[in-house]
Amino acid sequence: MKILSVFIQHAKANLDRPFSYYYMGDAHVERGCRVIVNFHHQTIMGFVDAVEEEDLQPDELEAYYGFPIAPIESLVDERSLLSPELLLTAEEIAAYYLAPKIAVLKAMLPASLKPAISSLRGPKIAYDTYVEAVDANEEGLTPKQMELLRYLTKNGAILKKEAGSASILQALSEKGRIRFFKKERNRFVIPDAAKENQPRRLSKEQEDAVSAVLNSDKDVTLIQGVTGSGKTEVYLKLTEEMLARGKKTLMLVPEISLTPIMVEYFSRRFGKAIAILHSGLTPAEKYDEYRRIARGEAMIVVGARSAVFAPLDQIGLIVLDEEHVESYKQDQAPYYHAREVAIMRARHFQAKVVLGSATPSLETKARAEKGVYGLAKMMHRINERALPATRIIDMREKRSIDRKNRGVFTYELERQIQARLDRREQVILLVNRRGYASVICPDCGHIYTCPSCKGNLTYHREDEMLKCHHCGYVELYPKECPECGSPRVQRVGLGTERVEKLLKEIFPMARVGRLDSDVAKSRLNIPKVLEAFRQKEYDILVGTQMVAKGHDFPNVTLAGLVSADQGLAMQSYRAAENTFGLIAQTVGRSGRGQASGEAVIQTFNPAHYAVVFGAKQDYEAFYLKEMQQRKLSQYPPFFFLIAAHFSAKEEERAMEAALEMKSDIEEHSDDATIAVGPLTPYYSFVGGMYKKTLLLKTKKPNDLKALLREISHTYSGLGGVEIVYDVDPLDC
DNA sequence: TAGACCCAATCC
DNA sequence: GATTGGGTCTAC
Repeated sequence: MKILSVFIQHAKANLDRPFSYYYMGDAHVERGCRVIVNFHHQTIMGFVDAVEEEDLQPDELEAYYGFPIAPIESLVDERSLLSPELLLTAEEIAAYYLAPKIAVLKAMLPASLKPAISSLRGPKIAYDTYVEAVDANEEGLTPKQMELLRYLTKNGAILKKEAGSASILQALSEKGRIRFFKKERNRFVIPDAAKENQPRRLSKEQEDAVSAVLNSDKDVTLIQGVTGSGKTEVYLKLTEEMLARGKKTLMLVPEISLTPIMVEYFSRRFGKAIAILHSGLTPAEKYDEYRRIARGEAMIVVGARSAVFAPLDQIGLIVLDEEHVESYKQDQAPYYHAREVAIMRARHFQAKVVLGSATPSLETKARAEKGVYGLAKMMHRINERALPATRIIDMREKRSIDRKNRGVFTYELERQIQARLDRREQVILLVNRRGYASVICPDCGHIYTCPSCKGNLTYHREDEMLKCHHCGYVELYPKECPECGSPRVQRVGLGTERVEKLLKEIFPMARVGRLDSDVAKSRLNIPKVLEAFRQKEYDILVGTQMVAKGHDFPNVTLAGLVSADQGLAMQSYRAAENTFGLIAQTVGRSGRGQASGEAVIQTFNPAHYAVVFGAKQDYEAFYLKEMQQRKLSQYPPFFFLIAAHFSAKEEERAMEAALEMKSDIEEHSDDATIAVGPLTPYYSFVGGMYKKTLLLKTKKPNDLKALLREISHTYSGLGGVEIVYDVDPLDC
């Protein structure tokens, strides 16, 4: 018999260990197969982690192992779902991110292959039935039958449904002249793109970047290239180089909306050997693409975050474009970051990782500066066009604000938009929709922050209080500004819809388009809106960061950021970094065509370094300043973060467990780790469970993880407290 | 004192 | 995640 070590489908910390089952049959089973098992009186899916041959009978098992062992109910897969390399990657992710192994596997696999009983109800492989000739002998055939047989003999296999009359097919089949066979059908087809005849000549800078990647002794290279410097061409050249070596390329983009354009670049250059993998595909399409890649039919895979798990072998290159974008981080367990997974996988293949960005994340930039990563800079725009002239508009100047529009637009921005409308040029307006209703003083720009942890305070309507989601601090809604004594307090929080509505009021003749995550709920809308804007069906496009990335609109001569403060007011250690990035992106959208561009940044904080350096596109200055801040406040890249999320039915239970962990850590980690909290998260009561978070800052992440692995079961066992870890969180 | 209800321990 | 079984509460 075979003894199988099986991980159970439930992704919970206390079930994150193998359970043993036996299998008496003759069929092949290996690590990586799914099996159906009875686990605690229920039929569920399991994932085989190990197989061992034992010369035992079922009735001997209990005596031998010390606990009873049940047989599996049935086998699901004949072969491992994952390559040894991906199985290893799963192990590494589970270890690095302190995540249940089954959670990692679920994140890696498409719906139909996930280790969950529901996967059996996922899309099935689709087949087409074909017909082909097997015997050209025409004896005893009617003329009609003869006609079809001759056609098939000459042309080879065709689709059965295109072969005409069913009775003729039936007759020919019965006489043994033709046969039917099934072939898998791909439900996803990449749109055709005209093939480029010859690759473009690279600029000196592009050449240098290519050779920096190829000739570096480092596995990872940061390509820090200003917008318009031609990074994509570098990715293409590197891919070409890898293809020449028989190696495959994994090309990651931060958002689904950016895949079509990237796919177009790649298919123009390399033709058909491309697959797409992202959550915008239907489950069936995704399943087909996944298997197509696994069969080795794709040399290049383009996709968003989850595409980092593409079942590619022979990987030579993994590219993360716009490396700094937060969507590369998964926002639920196993909370992985595609960059770290890419680096793990590249190591398995001795492949190169390229991180591309105009404004790299501080972590990446710091590693490049330290020489952990290679660094290639591309400082010139390909068309040598100067960066747009950028204006910071101070919204504290009351007379500059158009009060009719509730203070959303300044006269300056209105004037600039009007000028573009008059000249039939286009405008992009960015609204940072992810900001919450935070509170600032409209007279001096003071942002209300928490006195104990420096987090930004959030206005709560139900009890008219300002609260810190970080540490639970509360204060009364202020009557006057503590900085300048102004009696006015302003709640900041405007979404794209509101801006769109106001624009239509101010410029009744303008055609206004909107693109944000609501519009993008239907994925088809994204290319639709972008294409309509490109075709000048809109004069103004309002949107979130989504419109700020990667797209090239030659007719846009004005880019505006409606409020830079929303980003700054975000309660996150990355608030300044995100704001800087958003401003830099905004400025980069303007003036990409013939006419030169301008950019307008509206803000209550015109002197904030993120705003000043963002408007100047001075990344290096921002980097130095922000590094100082991070060092002072003990955040990455100087400290590693792990957020321990506690949840329990009673608030005190979660609190107690968090406090207990805090004291244990302070006791055991000889000052290498600082525990902040317990904090009350923004959503502090979800699904009947109270949430608390302990933020751990450490210099020795591996020691801390080892400690957490050792001690965390002691709290979760106690009183039904559940702990989930977010390693390297972005939002603390 | 049977049945309802709750909770947490356990799962191979 | 879901079942089980032991404990307690409750109504007759």
